[in-house]
Amino acid sequence: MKVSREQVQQHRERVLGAAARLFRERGFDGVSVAEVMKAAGLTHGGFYGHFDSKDSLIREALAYGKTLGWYRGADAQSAADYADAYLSTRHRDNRGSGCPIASLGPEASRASADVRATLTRSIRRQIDRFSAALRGTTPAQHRRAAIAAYSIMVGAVVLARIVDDAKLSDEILGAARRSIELD
Amino acid sequence: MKVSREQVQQHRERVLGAAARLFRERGFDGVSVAEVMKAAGLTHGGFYGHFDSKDSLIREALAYGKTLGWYRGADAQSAADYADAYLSTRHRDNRGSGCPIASLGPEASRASADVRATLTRSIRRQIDRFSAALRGTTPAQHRRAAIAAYSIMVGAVVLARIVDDAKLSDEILGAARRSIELD
DNA sequence: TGTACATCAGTGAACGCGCGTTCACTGATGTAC
DNA sequence: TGTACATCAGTGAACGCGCGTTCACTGATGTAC
Repeated sequence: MKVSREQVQQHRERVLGAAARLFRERGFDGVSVAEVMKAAGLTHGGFYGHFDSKDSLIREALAYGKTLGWYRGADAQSAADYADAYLSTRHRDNRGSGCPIASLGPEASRASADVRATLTRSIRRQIDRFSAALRGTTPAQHRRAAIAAYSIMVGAVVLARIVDDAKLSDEILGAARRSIELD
Repeated sequence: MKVSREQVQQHRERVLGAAARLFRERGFDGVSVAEVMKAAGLTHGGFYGHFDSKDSLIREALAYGKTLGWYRGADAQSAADYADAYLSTRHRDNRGSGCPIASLGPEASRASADVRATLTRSIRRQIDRFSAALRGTTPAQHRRAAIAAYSIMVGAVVLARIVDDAKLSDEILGAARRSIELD
């Protein structure tokens, strides 16, 4: 049946929120359109009233995801607080609300040009933010340290999530936290 | 038709080699059993004579992959040479023969316990090797630096592959190379 | 403000397709004599 | 060493299944009067 305009907008956002969470938890291929719709409390048939295709949902969900979970408000945090949150066990154990690069990076690099462009913009912004917060005597050094810090963060979370030994996984996060030259 | 015993062994290795390459290029879900068999010069029906299931192929291909490409002989290289090769544009541009953690990490962390165990063993070995080669006054510092170096390597390659701007991608690899405290 | 009706968001059955997997068959291999 | 036959690796058609996507239908919304 038809539904009010506010309902339509609310349904669309529920679909995006469910997609953002599920894709990060299980990967793009691990989640069906029907599952996303069910998680949003709707039936699968209505999907194409909101989106052109699954690929289009992927693109929008990646952009929308940044407004969710611990990720939200990250721009307001200091770089050091952000890095600590990123390298926390909480982030490692909650893919659904975490960094899409750490949970979907390699899949995203094989995805459409649009998806890559969205993520490239977000990577560039991250590097710029870190540049401003890091030690180093020249701007070039700041930038190099920012890239290194961001690489450590992404790599450590990827490794910590693969490892099946909790002690080693915690050790990886801890070592990465102490290795980032900021504070 | 039947085939000689040596042929059987050779076919099995061709299937593993094709799987190791294709999975890293396109992800586990991006490659069908039929495509792997075709790449090995066989037809899909024969697959189950060699392997129990696709999941079993994934497990064996990950272990087999380490004997392929620039990756082969990496144990013999110095840690510094290994890091340079890892952070090269050649590695970034050739997923098929590269590090499975960088091309399949997040997918692998969602995979079966067997797959995670295989990769955990290889991560542990990598950390130990780097520990022996890095600066630091105490063994604990060695180990911390090794984990940081490995995290930078994985993170930088993941980021460099997502980014759709060649200049930024090269910059990420270069900054990571210069940030690893070895040589 | 109340009524009549056009609109259209959501429903659920149905579509074609490619997937992982199975199986009857083929014919070269390798063994028994 | 040569012949007869059992074995079994590989072939390709077929299977059920879940996927992304389409569509006729429903009934509440929102507009025209």
